Amino acid sequence: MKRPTIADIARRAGVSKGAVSYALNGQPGVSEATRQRIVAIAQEIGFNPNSAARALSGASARAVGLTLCRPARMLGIEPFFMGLISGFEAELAARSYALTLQVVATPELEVEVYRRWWGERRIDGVIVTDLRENDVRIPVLQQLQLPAVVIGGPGDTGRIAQVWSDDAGAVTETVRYLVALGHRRIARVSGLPDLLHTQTRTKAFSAVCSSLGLNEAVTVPSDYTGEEGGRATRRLLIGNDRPTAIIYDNDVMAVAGLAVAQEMGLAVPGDLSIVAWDDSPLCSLVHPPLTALSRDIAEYGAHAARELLAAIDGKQVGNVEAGTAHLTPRGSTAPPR
Amino acid sequence: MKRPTIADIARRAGVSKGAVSYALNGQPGVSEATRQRIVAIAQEIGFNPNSAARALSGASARAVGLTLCRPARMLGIEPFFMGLISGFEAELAARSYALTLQVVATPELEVEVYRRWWGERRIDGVIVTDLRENDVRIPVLQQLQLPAVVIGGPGDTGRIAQVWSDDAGAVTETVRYLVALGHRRIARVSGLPDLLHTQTRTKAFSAVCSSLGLNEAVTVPSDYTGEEGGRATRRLLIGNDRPTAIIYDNDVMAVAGLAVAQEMGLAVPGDLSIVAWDDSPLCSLVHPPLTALSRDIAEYGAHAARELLAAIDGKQVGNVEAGTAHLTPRGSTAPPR
DNA sequence: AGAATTCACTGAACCGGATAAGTTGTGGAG
DNA sequence: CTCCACAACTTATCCGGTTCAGTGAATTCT
Repeated sequence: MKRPTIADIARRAGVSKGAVSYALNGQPGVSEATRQRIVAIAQEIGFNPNSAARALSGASARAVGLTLCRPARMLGIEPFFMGLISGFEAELAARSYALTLQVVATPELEVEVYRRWWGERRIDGVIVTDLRENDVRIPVLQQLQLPAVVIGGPGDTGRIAQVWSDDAGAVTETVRYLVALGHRRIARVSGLPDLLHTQTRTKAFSAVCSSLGLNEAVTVPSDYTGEEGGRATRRLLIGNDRPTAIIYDNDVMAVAGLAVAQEMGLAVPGDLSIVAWDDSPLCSLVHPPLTALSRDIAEYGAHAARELLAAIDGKQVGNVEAGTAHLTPRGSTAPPR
Repeated sequence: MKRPTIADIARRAGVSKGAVSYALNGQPGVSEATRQRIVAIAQEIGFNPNSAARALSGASARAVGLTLCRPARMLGIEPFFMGLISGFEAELAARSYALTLQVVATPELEVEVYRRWWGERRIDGVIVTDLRENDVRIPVLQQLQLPAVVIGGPGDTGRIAQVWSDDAGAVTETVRYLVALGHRRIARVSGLPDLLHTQTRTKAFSAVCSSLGLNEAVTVPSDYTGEEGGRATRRLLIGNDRPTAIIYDNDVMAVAGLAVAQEMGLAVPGDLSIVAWDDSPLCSLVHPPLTALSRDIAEYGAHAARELLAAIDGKQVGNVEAGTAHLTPRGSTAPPR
């Protein structure tokens, strides 16, 4: 089946290719009557502009890129990324931008993908997740002048737009809540320690704990997987001075931690309170349901997409806080016995 | 920053654009010495062919499309799709194809996306998931002659390639296993009843149950979410003749079912055995760990991607069975008390 | 009324590759 | 020694849009 082109429309309307292009793009240069006739013909024959031709002459590919840099087995379990993608899509589809996805193994490979996409003119901008300290991707994006928006800061990204949630505030709120319940030994099982938002949380956790006079506040680094989260929990719980409350950096680790506690004969929340970061349906399914730091991840993603589209349009964008988590108390937190 | 083009390479190498094109694409028409010189220059200046220009002259966009048609809140929790995507990526990246993703609300919108993509020449083929009975997408894909591979059959897809797993066999194996343990009242909480693979499982479930003389085998339709799965479980367990074993069509519903059973004071597996379809880390995290139908979802996706790439290359492809689930017994199944 | 401006459109160049058709130069067969 | 075949290129055209520089006619201004 042959795809209709503007030449076909031009022939049927009895005008030139140029006139069709002006008409379909809302440019001046054609009368309203002609425009409507052309648009009607385009509708009728089901015309869609060839994106390659468009990208070749104009500048825009009408597509944005997203690279995900986590091993496959970690991606699968984390509801976070799917939520983020849903949010992107809502915004991108509305402006008929496509989303191009690539799963890679290392940040260095991510850089290579950016370079290739840029060279191929395949995308108009990228969404950068999992910002790290001295992230290798930032200078490359600046050098290529590739529009971008960074999720997972705040960090030092120069002129590149950022969307971030106030993780420090959320940690502080959570610790205060646990202390108010009477907890004095609070631990935290963190996500990948390279990630900037992990470091932000860790610093905020240390700060609030020492300001409240809790000396035994430890953060155990982990990697978001259930296995590691369980192991970290076991390590925390075998000591004599075991914590009475643990904050986990995601829900999967929190669920694993709950399982470990129960396996060790500890009552939740009687012997151990548990708080999960990010509130997927998972948290409500287990017994007891987990107190969680909820945030609207899809809206977070949508926000990032909006910022990226603005950056692509050449608007100056800055540093936006969006989707800050708030505490949703459920059955997994209580005063310690 | 200006993107290098073959014209730049041609100038530096002192040859014509055509020669560069032949050299970089491994076509005959240039000497080996010249080819190496050209390739070296391309390397040096970091050349990537403009995908738009390539798509415009040749036929290939070097991209495939995937539409996901589930509400955002269902996408997030299901590890299945992320696993599938990881599998695609592994195969696509190796042949430097991009994956374009679109989340839509209904199959009708999916069709529109296909039409648009085709018209825009944005993609070379699509991966179709969640095959339905009399699926509206199939005739459109045939009409557009858009290379495609269908996941979730087997069904009637004409000349379009299919990759499917032997769900009927897996159901049969599971029921036989439960009967061997001594169960006589087995129920099933299914996924979306419109989907063809759900119907396949339901038919196979009825067939094996009646062949084994189990008359009370019911399937309760659900929608893959924890909430619905929990509700369906509650409905099954409040009767007098409550089942002693339930098979769930995904792991999220199985975990929710487990929670409901425990909330109702039933011991798992003593009073109720539970089997989950698809074995994400989730299944091992809960207490007791869930007996599951494991399959390598990423490999399933990789297989589909390979078939699609073959179809794009014009090879005749058919009907392939891949990634059949096998039973992984864990702590959630035992003889009934 | 005549000049200036605006409008509605046409024609052609251009984006960056792929590729068919034409042009050399070289070596071997007759 | 001539002719032919073939390798090794060059030239030109095409893909399907966008956009700029015209062009003729209608309208406005003085």
